[in-house]
Amino acid sequence: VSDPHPSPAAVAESFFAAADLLRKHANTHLREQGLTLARGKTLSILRHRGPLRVSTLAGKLGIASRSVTDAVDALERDGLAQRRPDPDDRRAVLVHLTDKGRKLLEESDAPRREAMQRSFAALTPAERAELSRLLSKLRAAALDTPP
Amino acid sequence: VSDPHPSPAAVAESFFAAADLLRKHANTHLREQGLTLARGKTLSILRHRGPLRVSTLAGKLGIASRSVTDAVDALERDGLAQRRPDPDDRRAVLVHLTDKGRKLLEESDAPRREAMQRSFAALTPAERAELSRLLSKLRAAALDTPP
DNA sequence: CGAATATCAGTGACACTGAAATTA
DNA sequence: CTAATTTCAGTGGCACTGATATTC
Repeated sequence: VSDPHPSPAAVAESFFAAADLLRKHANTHLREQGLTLARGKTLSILRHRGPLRVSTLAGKLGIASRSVTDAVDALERDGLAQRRPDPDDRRAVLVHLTDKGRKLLEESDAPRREAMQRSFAALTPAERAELSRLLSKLRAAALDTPP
Repeated sequence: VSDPHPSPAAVAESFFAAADLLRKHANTHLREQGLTLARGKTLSILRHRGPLRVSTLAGKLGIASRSVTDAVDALERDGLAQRRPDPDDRRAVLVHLTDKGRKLLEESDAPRREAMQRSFAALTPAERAELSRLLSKLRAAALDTPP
């Protein structure tokens, strides 16, 4: 069975190991659709929040604005997103999801859910709920304790 | 409170979000010691397993041999590891941890544990045990279901 | 004027595949 | 000869800081 009193460091280690593994799985499945986790996340945010400024997008993604410039460059190169001037502020651009991007996102949704379903199917619904609860607790604590 | 029936996709999302955040925290603290997660993990494996071949190290790290070459290059450049010929197989090299590497690893251990302590302190010992159990279940399932 | 916005320039850490050299 | 081991060459994804032009 498991250690009844795992140290924080030990839990952290399991946590990162599991995250790496699941991420690798998710990435594999996404890659078949021509996506990556970061790209998928960006497109997904754009779908849910509509056209966004680079800086807003950076905030949602938790990365620097400069990095978003590169990311949007790549998405634009592949025709998945498009920059358009913000009509209300000539300093800003709004990043739009293109039809192609929207379509790709929809097509990748089912396989992505399937992949996650496979990985998380090992847990019972109750365990998933408990995991979810623990994760949000962790996340809140981490946000409360800036590095 | 939380959703009593989170979908696998939703749990996956929280999972990756939490992992990103914790990783960022851990990285910040490690960086103060001149380390990164990947470098720390490599050194840690070398400490526990002794001198290893590049291919063995690649297996433990879960990455391609070629990537280990680069990683060891960097560690060797910083004097934390050292390549030596394998006396039993002239094709192979053994990657050794240097005294400097060992020392750095020891010095970084306390702050790393502290950082994880801070993050995971939000969970009770029972919750940590439960999380640990769920993680190993997830990990086992993922290993059983190759992408 | 100072503040906000996005981009340019340069860099770093980390991973990959495929081909080559050496040795078992 | 075949297989194993490591390295070389080239590339890709993703992120960073600092400086700059434009606009609010």
